[in-house]
Amino acid sequence: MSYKQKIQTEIKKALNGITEEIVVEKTKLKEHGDAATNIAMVLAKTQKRNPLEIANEIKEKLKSNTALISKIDVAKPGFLNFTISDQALIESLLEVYKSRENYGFVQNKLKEKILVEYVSANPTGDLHLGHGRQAVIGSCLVNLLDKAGYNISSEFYINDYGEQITKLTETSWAIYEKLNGKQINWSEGFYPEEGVSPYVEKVLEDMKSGFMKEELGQKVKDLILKSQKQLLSSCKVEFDKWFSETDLHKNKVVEEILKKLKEKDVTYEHEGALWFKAEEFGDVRDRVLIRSDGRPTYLVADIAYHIDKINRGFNKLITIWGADHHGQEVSLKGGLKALGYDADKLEVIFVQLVSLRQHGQEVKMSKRAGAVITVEEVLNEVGADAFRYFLIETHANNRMVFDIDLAKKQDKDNPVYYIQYAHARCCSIFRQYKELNAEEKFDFNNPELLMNLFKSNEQEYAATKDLILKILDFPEEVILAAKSTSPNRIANYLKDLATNLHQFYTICRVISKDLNLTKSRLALIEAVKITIANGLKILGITAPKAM
RNA sequence: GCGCCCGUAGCUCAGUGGAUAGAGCAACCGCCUUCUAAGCGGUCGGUCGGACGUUCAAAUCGUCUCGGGCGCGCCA
Repeated sequence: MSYKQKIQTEIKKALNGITEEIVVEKTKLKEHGDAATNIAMVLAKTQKRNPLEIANEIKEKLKSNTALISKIDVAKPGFLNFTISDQALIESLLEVYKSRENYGFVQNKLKEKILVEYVSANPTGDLHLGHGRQAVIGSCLVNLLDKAGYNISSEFYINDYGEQITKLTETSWAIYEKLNGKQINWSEGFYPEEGVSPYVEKVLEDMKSGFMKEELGQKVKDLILKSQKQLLSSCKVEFDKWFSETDLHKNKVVEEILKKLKEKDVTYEHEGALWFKAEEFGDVRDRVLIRSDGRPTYLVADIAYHIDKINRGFNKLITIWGADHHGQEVSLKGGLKALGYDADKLEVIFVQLVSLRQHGQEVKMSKRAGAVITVEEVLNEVGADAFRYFLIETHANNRMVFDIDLAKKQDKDNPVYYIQYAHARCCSIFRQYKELNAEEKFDFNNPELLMNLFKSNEQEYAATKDLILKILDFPEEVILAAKSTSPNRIANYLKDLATNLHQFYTICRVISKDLNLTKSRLALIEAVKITIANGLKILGITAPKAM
């Protein structure tokens, strides 16, 4: 139990029988103590009393609990400000050593089974930076939800059926013919030549003569898919399952869904096509399910795929799409609703677009102009750690600018190193200590020893306490980030923690002649190290022992 | 026209209805004979796009408005 929860419990006890939620939060200013609650102001309304009066009553009831709270103040409109006792801080800190590599993570698995689907790029070319952002956000979210106790699975939906594959096949064949010296009039319906060409050339190396057009297309698709998989894997984006759209058609799942939609009477025929009455389910217009030439649209397959997910036992579906797909959400949810499924089980996260800045200039990404910045280019330039950090730092809802020059820098300007350096610093202190005290080993899990942390001057005391409080924020931060599906919060938390560590390091010398103080500070450093490492684990960024 | 997202320091971005809105970068000034200066401290920088409302309390919630991005295909 965190110190905040302990205070909460105590207040609840003091005010027995109240139904209002008691919020205890960290304070921003030192003058306000370590934690505060607004409960007196909340109660003032229902009880029609002066909040200061209520606050003072609560203060009287709690002030004897010195083991937890060393000081209580009542402030202005009706805040109760608490200063946490040193003893309580140490007790909380012990949790870090008990849990170690699981510190901050929820131990008891929740029942909820969540499936996160992300990237799901077409196997028709290179992944661009937008995919990269979705990939990083998705994989961090998967890690985060997993650590927050959910049963989590991840999937990449392969659009390997229908139009795109036909287009890819035609494009590949055209490239093949061009290589054989034939004159090609490049069709509007083709994919950009420079994106597909390298794959075609590679495939042709192993092809025996006399192959069919479709065979070439399949091979090119397989190669593109394989390279996407390798590329994603190289920046630690892994999936539990690669789900093929073709299987959905082969296994008659799409057919089945169509049949059910017809049975529910939410379809009609118009101009030779089969339409879904999407407008009845909140869409701006009705949508085509089967084109007049008999080919199904992506929408049917999408509905079928999401229903298949629910039928596989997931209680919650998270689907990550690029922001340019937001118009599809209502149609898809409409399809689920039409078939009697709870559309609220599906949460679509839209990742806004990424632009790139290079040499101080914004590079506009445009597929048409062929100015596509690929994941591979950027990844090769900046490395996996910086790639992930830069793409996770900004909330998905926000458009972002990827500053490639900054990400490339191997120096202090690059924020990813700031966090990693904090971890390396911790490791370095231990190396130093071991050199001086080869045989000396001790148990961190020792409250008496840890109390030495507070035997210091005022400035040191403040830095020590700030650092401890920041470490103790981590478990709550994980839960809040998970609940709001905001893995970027973890990046921001780690930046703050690193700051606290660097400040502490500057003010408090760890290794000194005072052995007890040294040991207690080493224990604190150990706790920082554990917390940073655990946070970086969620982000899929390495925690270097030395830099 | 309708819908979704965004608008916070010169730039990039944080900020679960709380108290005096933060960080990094850029600019300027300091700090290494002791654990990594990839660090720390300081200065400069803001009508949180605007208006009205709800509230003891609003960057945060609501309505309206201005600005930007995206979407509204028998494309995906």
